[in-house]
Amino acid sequence: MFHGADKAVEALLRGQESANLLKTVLEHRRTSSVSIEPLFDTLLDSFSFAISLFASSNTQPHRDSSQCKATPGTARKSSKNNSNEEECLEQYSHDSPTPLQNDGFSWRKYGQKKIKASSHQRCYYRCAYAKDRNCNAKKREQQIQDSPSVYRTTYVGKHICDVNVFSEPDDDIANGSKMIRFDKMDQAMPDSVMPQLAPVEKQAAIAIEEDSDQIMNLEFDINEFLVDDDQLWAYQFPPFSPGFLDDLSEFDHNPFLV
DNA sequence: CGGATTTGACCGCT
DNA sequence: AGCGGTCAAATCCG
Repeated sequence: MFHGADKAVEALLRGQESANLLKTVLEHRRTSSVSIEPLFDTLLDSFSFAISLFASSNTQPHRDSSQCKATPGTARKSSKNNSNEEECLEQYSHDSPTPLQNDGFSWRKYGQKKIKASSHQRCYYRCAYAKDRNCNAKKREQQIQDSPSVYRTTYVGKHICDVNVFSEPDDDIANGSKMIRFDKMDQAMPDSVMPQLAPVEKQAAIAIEEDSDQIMNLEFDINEFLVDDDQLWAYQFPPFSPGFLDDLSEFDHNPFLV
């Protein structure tokens, strides 16, 4: 298994969970006001994230053949030609029907350009911690096809900030606990996929329904904001949008109360 | 007001 | 010369 395989599996499970929910929602569509879009989003994001993890493993299915040549287009790279290591930047691409919103990293856009071969613009992103942590990971995102839309995300370089981003010694963490920086997470994860940030009152309302394990998994205490690095990713694919479970109560058979 | 995004200019490569 | 990638000033936004 490659690094992150467990996360990929869990993302796929999350996608499966969303698919099942989607089925339930569609079956009750006449009587339900539940929005299916968040479920689609979660489903797509889960699969996209899992695929991206697989793609970044050693057996990268979409890995560009150009991965070990000098990276094209690195204009001001005179200082980058010093090592073969940097010429052999990790590079792989991933196609998805929607822009990959939650790939587990925080990105900062630094450019956008019209590409001759395409009618769509290409967006350039670098790791949000590029300066702070000397991370050289970048990605390019471009719509390569219309109807159905296909977005190609090309990752270049490796994150050196992914695992240690919250546990660097210079972080304001001196007591052994690890803190999620929600200011950064918010920008990487839209509200639509961050139901765990719903008000505590709402979470309590969810938990009060039942004491089943699944429900309890949706409940969180403020202390759960202090998580291990490996737990952090789990916050990227929350099951549902805020209020979704409330709406589900319309169903005679709530899939979460089995 | 500080951080993020936009966008035109610039640069190196082919 | 044309292209793609990056820079950086301007602008936006919370």
